[in-house]
Amino acid sequence: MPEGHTLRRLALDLTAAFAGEPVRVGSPQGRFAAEAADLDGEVLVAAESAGKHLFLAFPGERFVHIHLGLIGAFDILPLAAGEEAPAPRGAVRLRLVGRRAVADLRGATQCALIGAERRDAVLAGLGADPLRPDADPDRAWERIRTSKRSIGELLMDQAIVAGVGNVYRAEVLFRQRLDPFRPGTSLRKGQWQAIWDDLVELMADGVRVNRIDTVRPEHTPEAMGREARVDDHGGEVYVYRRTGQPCFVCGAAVRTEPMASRNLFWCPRCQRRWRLRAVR
DNA sequence: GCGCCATGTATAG
DNA sequence: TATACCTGGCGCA
Repeated sequence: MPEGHTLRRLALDLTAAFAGEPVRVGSPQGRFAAEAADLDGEVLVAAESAGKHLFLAFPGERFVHIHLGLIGAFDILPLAAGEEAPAPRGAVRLRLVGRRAVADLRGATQCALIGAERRDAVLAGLGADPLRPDADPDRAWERIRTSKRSIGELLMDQAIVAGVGNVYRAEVLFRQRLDPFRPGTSLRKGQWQAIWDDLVELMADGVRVNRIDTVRPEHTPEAMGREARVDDHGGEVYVYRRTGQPCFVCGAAVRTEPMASRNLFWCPRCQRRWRLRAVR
């Protein structure tokens, strides 16, 4: 269940494990069998990520375009020298086997063999990616400052900001003390810049530790003498999935409400309603 | 063992 | 707005 940091981590790990040498490409499940047969035995040039998209580059401007969706996973298993790859478990749509590792793709919403044109079209449709040094946050700002949609929705729009998902959305708005319901038109440039700078830092950190950690040093379990968070996500967060629990900063109960068909989480006190503050 | 939900998106209606 | 995708972790029996 990936946000942009997961895909960048995956691209780095896949490149390290397979790039530069021929790979066996297969589709044990069968749904990618014809394409896999075309690529089987070819050299994997590199794996790259953009937003939540992943591209496996093969010679001749051919790319495997992968999107994990909500439940997809691409697992990399190291192989000892001469070790056989294990039998596939479950519905493996795509399997890569190299000398040093085997990687299995399951549950992805997208797995297709495409050309450079299609790849460029996907890239062109993506907004500013905080993980890319060449990202253009000013272009995202133009979209945001002229939109009546809420900042909580805008951050999830991949055509505006690429790679941010439900966890980073909730956490960055908490860290910036911004009401998720504020329309884009109500934000000031400096507030957007602060969101962007924070995302750049948080997501780069997410790639390093392969986890979403957003809690500042002064609010860690050790610093506050509180229980560490224990769940399948692992990372320490302020509001994500903490409905009803006390905010680490002010003690108010964390709230949740659907926004853009996803559960939004926020602290009603730290992220005070912008309308109330704007009263003349 | 079963049902539910979830870091997401595309497509049908 | 609803549903397909079809995995994995959790709570509960």
